[in-house]
Amino acid sequence: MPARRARPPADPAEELADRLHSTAIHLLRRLRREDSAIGLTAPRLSALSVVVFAGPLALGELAAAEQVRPPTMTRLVTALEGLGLVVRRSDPEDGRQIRIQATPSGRAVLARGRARRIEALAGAVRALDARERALLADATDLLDRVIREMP
Amino acid sequence: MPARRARPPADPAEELADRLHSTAIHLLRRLRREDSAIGLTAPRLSALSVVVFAGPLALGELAAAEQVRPPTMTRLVTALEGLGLVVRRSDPEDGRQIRIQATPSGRAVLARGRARRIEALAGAVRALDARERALLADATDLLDRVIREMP
DNA sequence: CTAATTCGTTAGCTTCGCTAACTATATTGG
DNA sequence: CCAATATAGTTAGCGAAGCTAACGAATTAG
Repeated sequence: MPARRARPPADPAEELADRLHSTAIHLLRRLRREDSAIGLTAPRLSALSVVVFAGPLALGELAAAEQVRPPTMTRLVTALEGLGLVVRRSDPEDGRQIRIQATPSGRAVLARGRARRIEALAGAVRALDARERALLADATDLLDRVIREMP
Repeated sequence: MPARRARPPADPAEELADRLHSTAIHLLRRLRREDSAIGLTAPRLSALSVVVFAGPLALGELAAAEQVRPPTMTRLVTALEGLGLVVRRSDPEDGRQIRIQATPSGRAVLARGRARRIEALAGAVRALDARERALLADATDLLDRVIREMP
């Protein structure tokens, strides 16, 4: 939602929460427009990134890391597998679990330009000065912590 | 995705962009879980907020403000209208346009506790100290500007 | 050895986002 | 003044993400 705000809410915490919410929505909507370039949606890209950097892991672990329910992650992994970016392997120690692992192609997609979707934002970020980038980095750290500690 | 990052990407701008992206995804996913409490999804709440604070406006204007295509906004407005939070009125000056206006109920929903969805985040934000809140506020301002100026 | 738990999947639902195509109203040009 | 064009909103139809509920397979407990 736009910055115009006739009369701000009484509670500054609610005001800030509202703006964080809006900004997150608008950022993702803007980035969604880049999707067609690489063919990876936001949730898929995010999940692939975890698999690439956090090594092989079970579907449940991946779902927990991404804060999503298992059926949702099943569908994401199936899609990534269909794109050849990830493989399912059975866990030799526990027949119920699967090990999800990135393929060379999956690593390449992430490495090569960090995916178009992010490129658009990275370009905009590059135009900022060092102080502004530091501000965003600190805020992201803080917000990540806040999110994880939410009840 | 989690904070663990085996080897950070070469470009700091890409690294930051990637983290902003992830954080936005995780914030919205976490807030989505509060939806059932009030029955307002993120896009609906965001649109309602604009209508309440930016007065009556045309569908196209609302779509532009929310950075969404007109058909998407048509569906959002129809949903909000069905919930009695908003009304469509015909524009007396231009028969093609409609004026979208919040109902007292719509204002009340937004006013009363700022909607549950936001409440969860507001509670977490309330636990921060003033310096941390200022950091988030500044970062949000900056990021909003960055998003709007993206090509 | 049965019973209970855990893991992943399937099925089915809602919502959001888009493009393409349509209707209705306004505007403009010959 | 009327035909042609442009603009505003809607409808139809698609793909994707999220959820819960229910289920099969494998493991652990009693």
